[in-house]
Amino acid sequence: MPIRERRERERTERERRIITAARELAEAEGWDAVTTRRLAERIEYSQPVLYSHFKGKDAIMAAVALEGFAELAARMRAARTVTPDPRASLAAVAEAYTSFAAARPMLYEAMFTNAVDLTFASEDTPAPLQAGFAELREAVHPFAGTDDPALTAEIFWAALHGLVTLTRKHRLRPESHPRRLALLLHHFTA
Amino acid sequence: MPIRERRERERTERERRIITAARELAEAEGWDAVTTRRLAERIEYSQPVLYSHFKGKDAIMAAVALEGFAELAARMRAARTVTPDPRASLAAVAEAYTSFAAARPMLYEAMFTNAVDLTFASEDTPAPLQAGFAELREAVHPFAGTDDPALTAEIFWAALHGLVTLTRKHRLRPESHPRRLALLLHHFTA
DNA sequence: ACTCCCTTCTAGCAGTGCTAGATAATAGAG
DNA sequence: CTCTATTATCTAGCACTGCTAGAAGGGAGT
Repeated sequence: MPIRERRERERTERERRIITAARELAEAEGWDAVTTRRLAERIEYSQPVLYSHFKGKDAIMAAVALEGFAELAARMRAARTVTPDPRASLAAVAEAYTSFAAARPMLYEAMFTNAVDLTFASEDTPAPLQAGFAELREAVHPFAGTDDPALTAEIFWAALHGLVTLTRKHRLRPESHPRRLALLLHHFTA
Repeated sequence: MPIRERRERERTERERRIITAARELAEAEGWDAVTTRRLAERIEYSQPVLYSHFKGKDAIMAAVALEGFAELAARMRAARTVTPDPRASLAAVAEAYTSFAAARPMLYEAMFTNAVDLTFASEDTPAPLQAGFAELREAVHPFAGTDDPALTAEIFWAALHGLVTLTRKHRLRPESHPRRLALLLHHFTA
């Protein structure tokens, strides 16, 4: 029965449209503008169909966030493997991370300030999140010395995340971001 | 005319009650539970009186946040001046910062993830914010070397803020927080 | 042709931040 | 003490939110 297959295909295709609609709307007007009614309007279905795909608005945001994690992981991987020099590699990863956050602030927001149920450091952590952290750990590893590489990666990640969020909320002057990044790298590669 | 004075006194007193009500409610049940109706009920006035004190809910949150910044600055100052040893002093400040955030998560949330209009690093930055950053700068200063002390303070602050927020959102295991903090201090005092 | 089932929709609930217009309380003038 | 002007406060409501129950629709299998 190919009918059932077509149905399922259309269904997953519609789910994709929901996610991308949410993402586009958020990037364009912020997450406050992403309402269930506007999403329904965009995909040209009524409101309740959203709830046949996702448990609620939070689940939609989580799906968008997961997409973001996959992209971030890919960017960091590309940055890390572009050069064999460990120092340049770490710098490239850090640059990739902060520029990703700056280019897609709403996506980053969905990934970190919302989406509480996406838990790290546990067994059922989604693959993209583990992949992203793995990139960071690999990049930091050459400079960990006798310290725990995972722990070092965590504090390096925290520093990047702090820079990103504080800059985003106008707590740090954006123009001195490159100098801050250079100084941070200096502290970790010394 | 002492009547006008009494009026104003009662008014500022009521404003205080609004702020503390918002803060208590947030700490107890989270910021989502802080609605204008519940606030009005707590202070035993009708909803619209809130708008004669504050421009909106965001302004109330900003007022709470400002209170939080004053408290955080005081705690950091106390921590920094408890010992003359620069290394122990910096460690104490970092410990004060993270434990403040852990003890009052909703207050910290109001201070950083909301309250967009409280801008740092500009002329009209409120005093408590400047005071808090000054404490951090003082504590970091002995270890800045030839680097810009302010910039070093900024990245140290970012690292602390990153640790706090990532831990809060279940991105980092809480139990290894002390080891992370120690490792971070090691990177900045080496 | 007729059920049956699954999909989708319309309509509505309880809640949100915020505000216009009515009302109550008070101050000053006669 | 009375009356008016002003201020403070409230009631009622708007437009919106996330979400859901029950009706209506349209193919599938007998």
